[in-house]
Amino acid sequence: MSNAYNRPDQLSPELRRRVLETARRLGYPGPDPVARSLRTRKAGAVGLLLTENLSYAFRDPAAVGVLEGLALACEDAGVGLHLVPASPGREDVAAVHRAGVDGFVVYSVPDDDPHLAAVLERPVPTVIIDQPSIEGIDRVGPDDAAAVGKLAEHLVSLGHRQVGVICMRLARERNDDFVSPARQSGAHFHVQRTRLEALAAAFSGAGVDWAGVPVVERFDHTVDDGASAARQLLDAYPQITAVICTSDILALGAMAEAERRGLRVPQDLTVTGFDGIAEAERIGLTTVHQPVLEKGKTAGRLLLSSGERSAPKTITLPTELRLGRTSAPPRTVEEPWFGG
Amino acid sequence: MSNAYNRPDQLSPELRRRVLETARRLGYPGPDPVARSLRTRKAGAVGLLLTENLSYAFRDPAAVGVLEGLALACEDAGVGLHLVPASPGREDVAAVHRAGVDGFVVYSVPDDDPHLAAVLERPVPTVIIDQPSIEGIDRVGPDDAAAVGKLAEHLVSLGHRQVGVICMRLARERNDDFVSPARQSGAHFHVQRTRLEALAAAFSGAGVDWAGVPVVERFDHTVDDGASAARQLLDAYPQITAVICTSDILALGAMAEAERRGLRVPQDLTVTGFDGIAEAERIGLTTVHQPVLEKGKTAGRLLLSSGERSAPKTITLPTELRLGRTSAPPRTVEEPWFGG
DNA sequence: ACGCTAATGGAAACCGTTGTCAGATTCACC
DNA sequence: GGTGAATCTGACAACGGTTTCCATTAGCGT
Repeated sequence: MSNAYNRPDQLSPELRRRVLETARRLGYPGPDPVARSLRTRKAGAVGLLLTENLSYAFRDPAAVGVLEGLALACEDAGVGLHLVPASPGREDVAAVHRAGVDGFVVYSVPDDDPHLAAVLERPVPTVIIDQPSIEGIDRVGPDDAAAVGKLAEHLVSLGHRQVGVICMRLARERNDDFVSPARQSGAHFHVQRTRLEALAAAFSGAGVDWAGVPVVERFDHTVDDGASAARQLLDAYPQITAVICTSDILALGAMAEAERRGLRVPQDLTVTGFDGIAEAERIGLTTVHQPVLEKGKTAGRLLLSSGERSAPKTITLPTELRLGRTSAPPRTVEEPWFGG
Repeated sequence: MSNAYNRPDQLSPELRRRVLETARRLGYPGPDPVARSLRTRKAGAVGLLLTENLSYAFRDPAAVGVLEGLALACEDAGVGLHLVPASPGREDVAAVHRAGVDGFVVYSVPDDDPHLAAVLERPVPTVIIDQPSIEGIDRVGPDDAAAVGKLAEHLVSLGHRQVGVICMRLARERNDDFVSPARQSGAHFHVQRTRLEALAAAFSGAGVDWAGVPVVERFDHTVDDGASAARQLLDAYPQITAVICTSDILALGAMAEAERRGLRVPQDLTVTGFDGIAEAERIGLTTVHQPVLEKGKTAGRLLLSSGERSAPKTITLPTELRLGRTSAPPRTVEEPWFGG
């Protein structure tokens, strides 16, 4: 029977025809995929563990790009992509245990998330994206720090000394407000922490006191949140000449807020983003572009080719500073160290 | 053993602790999800059959919205979402058979796609989105036709008689060119066909000869393709006063092409879209908004609640005409019936 | 007609879990 | 000490395929 479906060459066409015909007559719907998986020890799917906040992921074009790349890699290999339902509030790790998959990709998850721990307990290969490396686990990530450095250098060379930062959430607990230094250095979202650290290093290197640079955090990742963050930032620090956002979405919001205030970008205010999403490119945002599609694809391929390898791999993808029409010298040149 | 993991209340905490501790010591990774699925006859996942062209889906914010809604519904129910790898060229229906899922959602698939047929053969509940209804199958869809009618009416009342249309692909075979009437009426993508038919009906009703209205098709669904379609359209029919696009993405491209030509929107050219994606709203595009998130959510809930019902359901979601800053009366009023 | 080989069909083991059920053990209480 | 309830243990039969292995048969040469 099994042969009739899976190995047409192993039996006579006549018998095969008869078997299939009888099967149809009896209303047999074809081999059960679950039973097949059990026997063959192949689920034919890879699991994707996303942020515990799903909408967060789907609203961010950068995340969607990763998803697309991963889906493409899976499609190439003919395996399914299983989105694990990681519920926000409850620590519903059961979903991770219940997922019938041959491996996991973990993306955009805080490093203290119990779901991540549950994934690592499963006896299947795992690839993590944009996370701090974990002993023995494959990893794909951009060289964020390098690009951030170039961005900061760009702003410094333009003459900006009074800057403000808008970033995405740094931990699982909501904090729609200014960020303390402690929270910055203890951030559980690796990407955000890396970017902030790189900014701090670059500006400190240029003689700017990083402790004096205001950083505003937003839990949700929407254009509106970017706008409200910019409002909060500019209300408290009107002397700021450049708003650095850790994502393009937030930067779009900052642009909107600038317009609302009658500030011209870039003449009155410089705004920069991160990620290099299509819409940003369309409006000429100065940003750091990273190959999100490649990131997903690479992770997928890495996962699907594991088993052939033994030593865990780390792949670093290139990022690129893209100068747009939203960055220019500050509106007035102030004394470098004492402005305010 | 099973009890220790699944029914903590059936045995003493002490025993449970001991069992789990022993399990860990022996390196037991927890119950195998596949075997569990086989036994319980619940896969804990729903399958999603998307277009055979994955990038197509991920690049379209409207599709992503549906995906998000569906994912949210799944998350609520604690089940996974399994993206079925429907390979473009090859008729790799096997992936549908291999998917261990409790049901399927079918979205944006041409009505003659073999994957769709394969899904219908599987003995699990199915919900289809934006497709012509199929006997005995649940369905979720917008009342596209009504909204399209209102959009056409809006353009007619503004005075537009010389219009052109840019639409997404109508069949699985590529045709990046003008569309013949036969191809229009025989379109395999239900949504596109419905929209074209509704436009035809509305404009015919206003005395415009639909056979004389140029329709340009694009296989890929990108802003650039929208631009190239607009170029092709306006090169051949410079007298056109309004470009009607069957998606916002295409409309964004048409806007870009208009700008490239030095045409002011809406003074020189009216451009309209479809779907109501966020970016369209941001730039004030006149479009038809449909609740994409709700569409996905509804489909998910419908699927997950099936089994409780017997009669198949059809749910129609409301759409809404949103007037933006991209539609205005034509640049010159020409004689209604003989222009050109 | 006989023996050997190759092809083919069918039976049985196995994948790892859950659910059931009978029997053993413990414990409290009369 | 006996009884009953509560708890624990162990065995075993599905679930529905795949795979291995063996027996049968067909084909062929001598």
